[in-house]
Amino acid sequence: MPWEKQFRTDEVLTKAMQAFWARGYEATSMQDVVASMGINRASIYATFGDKHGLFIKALRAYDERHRAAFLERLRQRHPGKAAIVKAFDEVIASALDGGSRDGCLLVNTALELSPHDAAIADIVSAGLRHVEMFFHDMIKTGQGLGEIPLSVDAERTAQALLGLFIGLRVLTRSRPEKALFTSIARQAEAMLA
Amino acid sequence: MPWEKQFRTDEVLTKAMQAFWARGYEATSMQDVVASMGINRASIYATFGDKHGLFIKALRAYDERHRAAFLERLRQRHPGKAAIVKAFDEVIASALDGGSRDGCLLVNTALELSPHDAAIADIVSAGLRHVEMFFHDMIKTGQGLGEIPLSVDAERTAQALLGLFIGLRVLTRSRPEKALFTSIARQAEAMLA
DNA sequence: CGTTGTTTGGAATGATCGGTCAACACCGGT
DNA sequence: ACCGGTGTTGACCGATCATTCCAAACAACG
Repeated sequence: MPWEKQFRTDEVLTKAMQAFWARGYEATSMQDVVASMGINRASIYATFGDKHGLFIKALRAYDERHRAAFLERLRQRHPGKAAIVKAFDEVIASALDGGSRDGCLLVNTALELSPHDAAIADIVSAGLRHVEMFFHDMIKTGQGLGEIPLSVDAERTAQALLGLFIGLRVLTRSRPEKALFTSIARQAEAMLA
Repeated sequence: MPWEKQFRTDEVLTKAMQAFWARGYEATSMQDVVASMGINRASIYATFGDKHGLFIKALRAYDERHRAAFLERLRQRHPGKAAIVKAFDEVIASALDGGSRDGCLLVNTALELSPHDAAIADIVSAGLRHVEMFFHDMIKTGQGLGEIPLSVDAERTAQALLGLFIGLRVLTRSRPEKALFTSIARQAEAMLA
């Protein structure tokens, strides 16, 4: 076994993910990716395959390290109603504070590539379904704790919350206005009463 | 003044709009646009300027002919609560019937280009604001007609409806499931009671 | 019927696209 | 010390990108 890799695979994959996250798949050239990742062009192809393969790996990495980690943290720290409210509040806070206008890579990709690429559509669809399941579980948990009335339909409300959450993600990228975000967050909370 | 144009400007612009609508700005090459519009390459540049200029004109055309026309029709035929409900229902119906997965060009563009292109962001932002104003006006109208309780906050609810509406548009492109759409439409209606 | 100004097709522009290659650098085993 | 194989490298590929140019085709006017 001669010689190991000179770079950390997950580290450079994160760089690629950030590049795609900021600009989208089509608008990000391999030249951009090479510059972002900081390793040689051919090393990228050797390690991750072509652009499409690299994007899929980057998308999976986002799904694990951002979407899944984000939801899991909320699930453990504030199980029940607060997890849902916090989900909206934290997205809003990061959009207003840092001014990061990248939104959510899953949502961005849903619009750009899902209709034309089945493999990517599967990853996006599964990611969004996990968000929906998160809302569903937290509603059920909240009902068990007595925070959320039993009259709330967990399935339907989770689906509506998903719609509202995605809408919020789009607006953080196109109309970053605090009043807009506040109205959406309040509506999300109102759905749980 | 010898010779008039051989093509109808607004007619070929519609073709360009449809091309961008289906695939997005970056993924649509000028080659694709030339094929879609059916006129000569040089005529496109002479009439509409470069790709960016053409896209802006196509986006404006969408805003007038689809977004504005759609809302105006609803406003006149079903003023009040029904206009809002119909807005959601018609989007859902067209997504399920024709199976058109193009969504809304304004929303698609909001994600793809708004963060990186100020001129385009302005058009998108204005279009979305008109949708919000439509919801706002129809809530007020519905309250005047006694269809919607006065306890509903017109401004905040209009903003939340915008978020939900955008979420619906994203989901029609990435997870076209009837149950999802129904939950969102019901939630929209519930916000008005 | 020729002049005039526009549209047209097609070819050609340089730049950039995604992707590949042979040569070199490096290490563990012998 | 040397070899087998892997990682790295920068140069390089044809294809496609947006855009421009040119000469032929054309319709209205004098």
